[in-house]
Order: sequence, then structure tokens, then C-alpha cells
Amino acid sequence: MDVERRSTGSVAAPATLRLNAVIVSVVDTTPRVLTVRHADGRPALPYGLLRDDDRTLDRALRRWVGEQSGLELGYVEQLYTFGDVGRDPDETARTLSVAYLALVQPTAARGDAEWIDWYGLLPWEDWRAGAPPFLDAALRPALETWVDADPDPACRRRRRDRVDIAFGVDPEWDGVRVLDRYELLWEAGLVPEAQRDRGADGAPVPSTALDRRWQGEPLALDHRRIAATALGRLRGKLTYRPVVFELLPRTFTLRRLQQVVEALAGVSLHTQNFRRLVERGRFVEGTGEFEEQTGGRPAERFRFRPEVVLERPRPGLGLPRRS
Amino acid sequence: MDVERRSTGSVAAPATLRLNAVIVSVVDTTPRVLTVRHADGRPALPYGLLRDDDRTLDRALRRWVGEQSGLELGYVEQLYTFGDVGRDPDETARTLSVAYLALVQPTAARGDAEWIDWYGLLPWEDWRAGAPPFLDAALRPALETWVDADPDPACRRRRRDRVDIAFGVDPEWDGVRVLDRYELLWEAGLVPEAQRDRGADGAPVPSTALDRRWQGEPLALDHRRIAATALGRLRGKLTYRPVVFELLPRTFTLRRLQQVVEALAGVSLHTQNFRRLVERGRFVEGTGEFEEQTGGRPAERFRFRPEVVLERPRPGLGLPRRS
DNA sequence: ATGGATATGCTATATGTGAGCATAAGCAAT
DNA sequence: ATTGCTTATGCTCACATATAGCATATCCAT
Repeated sequence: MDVERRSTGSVAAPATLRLNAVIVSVVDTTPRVLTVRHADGRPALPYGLLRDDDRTLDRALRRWVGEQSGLELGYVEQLYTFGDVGRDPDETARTLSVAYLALVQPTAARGDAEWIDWYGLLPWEDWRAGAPPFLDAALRPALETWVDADPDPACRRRRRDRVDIAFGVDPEWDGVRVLDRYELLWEAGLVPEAQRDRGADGAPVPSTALDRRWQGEPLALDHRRIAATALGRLRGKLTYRPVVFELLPRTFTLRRLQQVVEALAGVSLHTQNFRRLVERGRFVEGTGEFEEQTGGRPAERFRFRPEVVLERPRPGLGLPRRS
Repeated sequence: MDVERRSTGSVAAPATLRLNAVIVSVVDTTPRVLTVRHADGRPALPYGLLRDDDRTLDRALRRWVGEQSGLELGYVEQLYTFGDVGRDPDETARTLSVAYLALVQPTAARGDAEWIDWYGLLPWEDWRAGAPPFLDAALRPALETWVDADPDPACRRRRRDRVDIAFGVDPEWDGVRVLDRYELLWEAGLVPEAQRDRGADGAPVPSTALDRRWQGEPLALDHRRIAATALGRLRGKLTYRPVVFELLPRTFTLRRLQQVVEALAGVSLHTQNFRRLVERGRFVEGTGEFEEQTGGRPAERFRFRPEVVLERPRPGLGLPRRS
């Protein structure tokens, strides 16, 4: 990128620009994210560069994802642009990443690419079997310690509020606040990245210990943060746009639809109410075909009705709680 | 920005990076956006550059907005990163803009900066006095002409669907789809920018005429598109985060709160139901003071209760329709 | 046949929303 | 003082929607 000069005389930062992709698919009941191997051996989100002949950022993304992995991306959405200094400790210049979310149907990974479990990265986000026990047993206590560690009462107060909002005790857990939670854990020094990222600055990392098992699998650089942003955004979008269907084949059973929604939302849903929502919302139409391998009563196969977006202003699958 | 080389041998595009700000305040009942004068004489969104010593993009934004206009930004949110080629016809390199939304309380503009009416840019978005009459009289017919202008029936079908979704006939008008609407008008050649932007390519601009009055005031470059993105995002956010209060002084009457919400949402609200929402949602608390200059019964002054974000998962002001 | 699993329908209750009526309390002109 | 207009505020009814169950249908494996 060109070095620009500001009229005030200071030199604009030279920067490296990247496009990052959080490519998601749901296999069985597991939401997965495509990763590649980074120089430091950790998994990382795939990235690519912008070329002169890429007319738009979206097209650039589709091009290099196709080149690298052979995947044809369907649904694509810009997530966020990350540009803090020190994101990549090996680079001398600032690295700017424009991150994208993409949804695809299950496909085999190619080359060094690998699908990993999204909840392997963010284990506290999976509430399908109820609240993860380690939340109360280990995570919240560790956060408490961090809250109390600040000498200033006002700061403690702010920390406590943030924890309460993100990890919701009094109100309830808000599935969308994935990034808030990750950032708190990072600040509290409860994920390995905190150590790594602050090594340069020499700022002290709180020593609050948290068992490795509950810290989740880290990614290279700040990529777990990007993955958290993506999960939060996707969960939000589910409720007002019919994006789930991008992850499903042309026909599917209602149970399968529910599984995929549950995988992304990270909660178990009340089946009967979910079905009512789906049918009354006219998201799908029956095909008359039936699935035989259900292990129970055969389920009808449905297909998505794209017309819903014409019929209702903000068609999304509300999430009827509980199993 | 550094010129990068990809392993495939192609040269990465040199690019210029900017930060753009959509700075919003509501004066009386008018939502306003801060503009500066661009080289071509048109108003433009203020922009600034990233410096080495800006640790984060947010900080960079706050720094140069402060330097340029003296404004201290409170609420700031990253909107979108725009990077299509040809955004700035005068630049040889691609210009990347990371756009931000910022909310401030009414403040005088400094230097060449000027506050302009947001609905001067997007007149079809203001439904506070009911549906703008020119929508049915001029805008929709012009869009119809554009829809029918495509020789391919499948394309016509897609165009019609997009128009129906964005300008909602059967379902209803969705206030959030501001960008969809602006983009359609652009594609249909119904805003002056379309002419300007496509001059270079030589692609034909549809000749569908639309009275200048209904095209809205254009901004320099693609800044009206950014302003549209901002309005849509803000309208969405209103419904699930208490951001309105960033635009209000410490105490305010419920009527004032309603005015500001109406100004942003672009609709008139049912006062009684709005009050019910606000009070039952515990967004505010009374101060016991009363406004005397109402021209009617004195109104109590209220203050925002920041605790709501602790009490409820997604506290926002639903929009009870109609006046 | 029996039990377990899945699919699917139905309903009682609570809650939320839209729309309107009614009253309270100020000001201004008569 | 009375009347009428304005804004503020309280209340209610009807209707839509969501929550949480119960109940039944239909298959498979034993």
C-alpha cells in the first residue's frame, strides 16, 4: 500500500492488507471451521491477498478461496476489519485483515486445509447439553478472581458489570455475545493468546489459572477472536434471515434443520415449537418424499422456500429454548 | 501499504487506506450527518488516515476527528469496509475505506464542516408523515420501468423480487433495508452517482428519468452509499441496544426520547405504546423535575438507566408503529 | 409383541403488541 | 371563570405469538 503523508506532517502507517475467511459448515451435529496450518504450527484461518483485477473484495475472496481449496463459496458476508497493531508479532508493519464469513455445505478439505470443531475453539459456547459444567466450576470463579484483582473499586465495578453482561447470571446467557466473552477471557488472561499477545509489551498477565481443557484450542495470531466474531454474527443473523439453508442440501428433514440450527445457536430447542415456527413461518415446503433411515417414524423431506424473504420483512428462526 | 507478491505470481494491488466517519446527531426532529467539502465541491464524509502510533482503528478515528472538528466522539462502531475498484475516479490506486458510525450530541460544526439532513440524502427513508407520496407517484414506477427493461425474463424476475423486498409492497416496508434501496436506485440509474460512477466503464446507464427532487442530495464518491449503510445499521441497532441515549443530554422528556427515535427510525410511533415500552423496559427513571415549556401539561424529565443492559439480554426499543 | 426412538399434532397459559379511550394539567383567548 | 387547545400520562380490550407440556403416530430392533 502506498505510504501516505498527512497534512499534519506525520507519516501514515505502511500496512499489509489481507482478507481472512471464516468458512463454516455443519457436519452431523458439529459446526466446523476451515483452517490451514500457520508458520507457528497452530491452525489459522485461511487468508488471501487482494489483486488489481479483483473488482470487489467479495470477488477477491471467492477467487482465492477457490484457488486454495477448490471451494465454491455461496453465502458470503463481510464481518469486520481488524487493524490493531501487534496482531502479527512477526510483521514489522501493521496488518489489516478484512474478515469474511462464508457458509458452505460439507465438503472434503484439500491440501493442508482442515475442518475443526468451532466449539473446540470456544467450548463455553456450546449449551446444547445445558450449561457447560466447567462454567460454574472453573470459568466464572476465575473471572471473579480477575474482577477482584483490580485495586480500583470503580474498575472492579466495571469489570463485574462486563462479566455479568457477557456471562449473564441475573438476566440470561445471550448466545450472541460470543465476542464479548472471548475478549473478557483474553483480558483476564484466561486464554493462551493473552500471554502471547502481551509478551511484546511486557504488560503483566494476570496469573489466574484456568485448566487448559477449559481454555479452548487457540488459533494462530488473533484468529480465534475472528472466529468468535463470526459465531456471534452468525447467531444473530439466524434470527432474522434464513441463512441456515445455505448449510443444508436441497432437501432435508425438519430434524436435520433443527440439528443445524442447534449446532450454530449452541442450544437445544423445543422440537414441537421449533416445527411450528418453521411451518407457520412458511420457511419450507414438503416434498412428499420420506427419509427411511431415521430409526423411527420416517421423516418427510422438505425444501427451502426462498419466497419467504418476499412474504415477511425479517424472516428468521426464533429460538424456542430448552429441549 | 506494502506491495505484496502472491506465490501465484500476481502482484497484489497497491491501495490507499482511509477511515471514514458517519457522525450523527439529532437536532430538534432532524437527524444530521457531519460533512466536509470535497474537491469536486460536493459534501463528503470526513476522513482521516491511520498513523503508526494509532494502536487501534477506533483510536485513530477518535484522534483525527478530534483534530479536524474538535468533536469528542462517544459511541463509535465500525460499519463496513468498502473496497470496490473505481470508488474514487481520481485515484490511480484502489482506495479502501473503513467506515465508522459515531453518535454525538448536537454540537456546532467547525471550519468547513457542515451538518446536513440525513433525509436530504435519502428522502425516501422518511416515513414520519406516512409514506412519501413521490414513492408511489415517481419512484416505484421508475423502478418498474427498470425491471421491465431487462430482456431476460429470469433477470426481470430477480429484479422484481429485489424491488419487492427492498421497497416492500406485499409485506411491508422494512426500515432497516436502507442500503438495499439505495443500491437498487443506483443500479436502476435513478441517482446521479450511477451516471458518474459508470462514466469510466462506458457501461450504459438506463435512461429512466426521475425528477431531481426525488433523487436526494448526492455526496462525493460513494459516500451516500456509506451514509445509507450507516442509517440501516443504526436502525437495526436501535431495536436491540439502547444507543439512542448517546444522542440525548443527561435528562430528557419522554417526548424528546420519542422524537429522537422517530427521527432515526423514520416512522411515527404510537405515543402510549412507546411509553409503555420505555417504562416497562426500565430504560429510564424519573428525576422528579419537570419541563415547563411544553405548551401543555409539564413533562417529567427522565434519565437513562444504564443498568438495563445488565437486566435484560437485548434491550432495545421496539418500534410500535403508527402515530 | 414390546420398548425405544423419532415424527408430528394439539392445547392451556402466559406474554407481548396494536389501537383506542379517558383523564390530567398546563396555556391562551373569550 | 369558561372554553378550547395542547401535551402528558394511565388504562383496557382484542389479538397475535411464545412457552411448555401432553398425546399420538410410525418405524426399528429385540
